[in-house]
Amino acid sequence: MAPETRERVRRIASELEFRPNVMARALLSRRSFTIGLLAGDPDGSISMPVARGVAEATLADGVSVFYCAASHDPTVARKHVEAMLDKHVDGLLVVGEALEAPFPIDLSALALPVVHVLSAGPPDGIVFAPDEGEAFRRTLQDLRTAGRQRPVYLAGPSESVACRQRALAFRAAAGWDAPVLFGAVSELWGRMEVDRLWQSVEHLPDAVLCGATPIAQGALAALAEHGVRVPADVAVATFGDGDPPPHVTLMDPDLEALGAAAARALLEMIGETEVRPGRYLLPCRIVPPGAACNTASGGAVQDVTARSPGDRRGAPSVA
Amino acid sequence: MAPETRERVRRIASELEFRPNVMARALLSRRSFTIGLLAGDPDGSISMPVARGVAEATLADGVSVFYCAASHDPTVARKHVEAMLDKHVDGLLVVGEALEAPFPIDLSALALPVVHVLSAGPPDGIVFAPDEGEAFRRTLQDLRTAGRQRPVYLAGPSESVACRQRALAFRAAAGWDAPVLFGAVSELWGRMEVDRLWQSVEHLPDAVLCGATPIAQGALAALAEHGVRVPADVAVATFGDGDPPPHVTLMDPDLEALGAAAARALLEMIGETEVRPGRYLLPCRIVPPGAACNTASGGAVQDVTARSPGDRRGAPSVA
DNA sequence: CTGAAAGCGCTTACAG
DNA sequence: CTGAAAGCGCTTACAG
Repeated sequence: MAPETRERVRRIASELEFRPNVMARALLSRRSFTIGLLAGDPDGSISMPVARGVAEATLADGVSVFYCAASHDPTVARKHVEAMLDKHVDGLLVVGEALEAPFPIDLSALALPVVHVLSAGPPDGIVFAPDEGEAFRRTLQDLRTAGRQRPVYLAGPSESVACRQRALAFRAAAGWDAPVLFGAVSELWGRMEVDRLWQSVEHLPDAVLCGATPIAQGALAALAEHGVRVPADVAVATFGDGDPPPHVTLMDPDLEALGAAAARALLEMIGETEVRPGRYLLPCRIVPPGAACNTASGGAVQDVTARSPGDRRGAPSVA
Repeated sequence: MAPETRERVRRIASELEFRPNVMARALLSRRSFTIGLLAGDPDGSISMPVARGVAEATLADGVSVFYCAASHDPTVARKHVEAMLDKHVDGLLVVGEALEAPFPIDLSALALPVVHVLSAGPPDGIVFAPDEGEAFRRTLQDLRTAGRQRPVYLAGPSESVACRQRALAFRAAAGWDAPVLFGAVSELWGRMEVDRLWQSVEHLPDAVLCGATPIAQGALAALAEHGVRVPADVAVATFGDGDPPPHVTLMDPDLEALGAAAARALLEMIGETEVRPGRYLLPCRIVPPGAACNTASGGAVQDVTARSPGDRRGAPSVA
């Protein structure tokens, strides 16, 4: 075909806003160019950022995602899975709340590619999760370099598997006798607990690590009330996404990057590429206080690209 | 066909887990049995519950939803709209943050059914939103019946269109001189503000209304510190979903029911049924303190069924 | 290299 | 009432 003819066809096609019919193509290729995201977190605080990363990674390939909020309800989850199978999704992304928490329904019998995110998954499953242990180790190392020797960890509710896991990760990094306090995810609890610490303890902590941002906000308020300067006298660090409070180190599980990496693994599986089963633990972003963080997770997403399961060089640690 | 043959076919079909191929059907019917949900709230705190209601309403019809998080970014939103058009969605649900806030991109030129939720939409658009004014009127009426005459409203951040709108709705219901305080959505702000009120004001309020649950939690803490009993001395009410704090009246915009109603309207439009343009304001759920609220929004969804735009009897108020 | 035919899995309208 | 044919919009393999 003559190049100018080709160009003319292209031009007229775009003038008419011609869109090749995906259903027709799907019928032939036996692919729907669609994946399902089954969210097991009731509020979407995890699956929402994950879904953003997933969309970012799949949009260019023309793959769209069905987001299904299943919460903890197995019946709802099953209905959604049925609907997705009816729609012939090419693969499934299962998003939970904690690496150790199994998903409410068993998905191992499904005859399609499945990738788990922050969810236990079957023994031979493919699981993506943030490496919280590494985040604590790195943060505590930085703190030690800055002369901080006595960290305390405000974990949040002990009822939450995710919080307990995170507390374990802290202990593994800080030592098994490191103080961990359980309570709630709330500003008031963080404030109350730090207030109590500064009233009663003789050896005051020189670093306060928190399981979630509201706790850190409360801690900051209490420290201010006690005339403690942050970070000059006491360092504060917290797990969380979004903007950290001022003067606080953020350990960001970088859920968007996690979602993007998991989606890429799923696309590879859909494309018949073998993906080795295992737990892919991706590094968290550590944002020191005052660091310009308006680049969002852009940089980190790049990092993960270089570490996608398909690329064995510099792959993330597989537990 | 003999009934027993019919039965045998059915049985074998289900034994083989036969699923009629949606793409083939879509190719013929020129429908994809898919709708798009374009979410303009950055954190999903609105679009997430809305999406649950949407899924609930569409699942039975075999319609699935593409959830697209566009945040406030017009570029991302446009990309998602492109992807949805490529996927030939049958209709679009646009979810914003406030009735008066226009969506970042113009969608009025789209040649497919569009329904707006908590988003301004074009003049001849179809818009669904919770009736916050009515919720305030009803709550304040209940409070007056209980002898409360001096409400104060802790609005949250004045930068948020949604918070300003809500504050206007409060003033419209409580009187234009009713006290409104702006600050943040946080426990600490609620606590601080109530603390300040109880230290300085001579005519103390006898009812504290809040724009969001964390504010109410802070208010409760401050009232407790001042030895004020709730609700015996002072009534507390707040906007929010999920479980309200104890002794607090909840004004729940019932976003699931809103999503379900909007989805039904969209399905009607897709099914060629005329839906009258306008603003459909759905009543909020008012949950008095101590009311068993583990029925979630089940009841309210029923209510809305009876008020869907297709059913003109008892239709919601159209502004 | 170009162009017509066959077929993906359904549904719908039309003969028998 | 039953059964075969045509066609939805593409792609892919195959003649010309």
